[in-house]
Amino acid sequence: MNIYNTMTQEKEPFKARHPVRVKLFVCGPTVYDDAHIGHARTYISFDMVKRYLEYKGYSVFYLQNITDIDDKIIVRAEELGVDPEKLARKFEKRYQEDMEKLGVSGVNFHARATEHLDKIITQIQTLLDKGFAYETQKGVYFDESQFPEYGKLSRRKLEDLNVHRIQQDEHKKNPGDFALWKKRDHKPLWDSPWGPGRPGWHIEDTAITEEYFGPQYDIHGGGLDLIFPHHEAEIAQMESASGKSPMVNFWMHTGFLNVSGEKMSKSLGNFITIRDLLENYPGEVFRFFVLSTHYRSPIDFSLKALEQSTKSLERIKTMVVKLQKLSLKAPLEGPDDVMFQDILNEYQEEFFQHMDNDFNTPQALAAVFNLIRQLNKSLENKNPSQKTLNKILRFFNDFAEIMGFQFKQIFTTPVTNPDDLLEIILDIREKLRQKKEWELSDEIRSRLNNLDIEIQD
RNA sequence: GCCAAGGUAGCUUAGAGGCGAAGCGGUGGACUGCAGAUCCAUUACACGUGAGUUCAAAUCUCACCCUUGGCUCCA
Repeated sequence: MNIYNTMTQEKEPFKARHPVRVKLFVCGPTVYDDAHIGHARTYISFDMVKRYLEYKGYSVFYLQNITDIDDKIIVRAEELGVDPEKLARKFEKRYQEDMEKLGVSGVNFHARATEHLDKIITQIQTLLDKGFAYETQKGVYFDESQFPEYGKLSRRKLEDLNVHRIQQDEHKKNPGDFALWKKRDHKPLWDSPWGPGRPGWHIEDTAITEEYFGPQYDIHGGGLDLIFPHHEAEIAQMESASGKSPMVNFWMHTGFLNVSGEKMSKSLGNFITIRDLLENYPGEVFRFFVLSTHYRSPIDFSLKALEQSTKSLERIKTMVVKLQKLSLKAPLEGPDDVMFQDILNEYQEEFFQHMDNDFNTPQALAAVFNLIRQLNKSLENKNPSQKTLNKILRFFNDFAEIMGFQFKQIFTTPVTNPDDLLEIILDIREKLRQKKEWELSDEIRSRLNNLDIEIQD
């Protein structure tokens, strides 16, 4: 299995640090507002990655942070006149609900920044002790000049960095030095050896990953926009603190989601939250939409594209229902089995080849559609046995499991309301009786009788 | 300016030296009491432009055009 590594800009054979265990960390949301469909794209993608790694036999520990202390939260809380912690908890809960509806279930543990202050402080202290950080009257800063490899992920040189967009802080040694600890005199704040304040943005992730994974682990993921400066800062912090390199073996980044060709932003008025989306479309459809583009490519959101996804997904489900129905009454063995087995083998193999190639879900989906077409063609005049049908269904189950679709329930979902059904039957029987179709109306009565439903005319 | 991702059929997406690919859509058939599902054909001269390398280029090289994003808030 190959995975594209942002660090090397190449697909590399995936090898976990442990024979069967994989440690996966993905940057989580800042919970100051509802998550948008760009977040959904990223988290669906990594959910698929986790599912596929597990299918390949790995035991994956998928860890995600929740940024529940941050300027945006503080500002929003002040605007609304509410407690920042309550605000963060509220949007964290809404985030979890959104993820559930999208079928994103792979995260094993969510770590809140505010619950890891001890670890954050310890890590900052280590950086100070080793000379990678310094204290000013405003806070504690990472000293970029002590980490010459800064920029290795984003391929930037320190001297190229255009820093005049941010306000200069004359207390910092270099303009690019970033805050590890920000001193504050009003809430929310936490005690630290450098006085009360709160952690900088980048430090929570490395504190959390060190806590659960140690200084080195397998995969770190996030959106493309986090490469610089966030992930660059994480590398600088962790590799300096531990003296071990690399912090992670594989850096994976998801492409952006655009809306009708433009970046999604509040000012453009094309900002779509997951909740807005789910009012009109099932999570599964959005999931299909996301997975029909490669995770690293930009994806363009539009209602038309969602309609297409709805129909494409329908085609797959139709096939699964067809196979399930056939398998109920198929013979145990048959002469056409070899042929169906060959079809299955061919496209199944193709499917996994594409998944092994840096999670190429669009190509893997194409293999599934090819399988469907071949099966439909063959089913016109050939009959597979139950055994073969079940093998095919098993593949579709694996497929659903990897992609996070819910095909299994197609047959087990109970009919909405039996009384409604009965009413339809009785209405039709009444019409038959009016037409004096006694034979059919009697058949309905007797068959309902067999089900212990008695009709009294 | 620097960094990055792109431009592939009507639309949405894969591919990355040699079989013109998947879905959706359009058109015409087959099947069908009607509808749906499905199948076949077609849409089809698919690869931004111009050169170059090669027996062979959508794919490699160079130049250029266009789109989007990032450059210390960002999934």
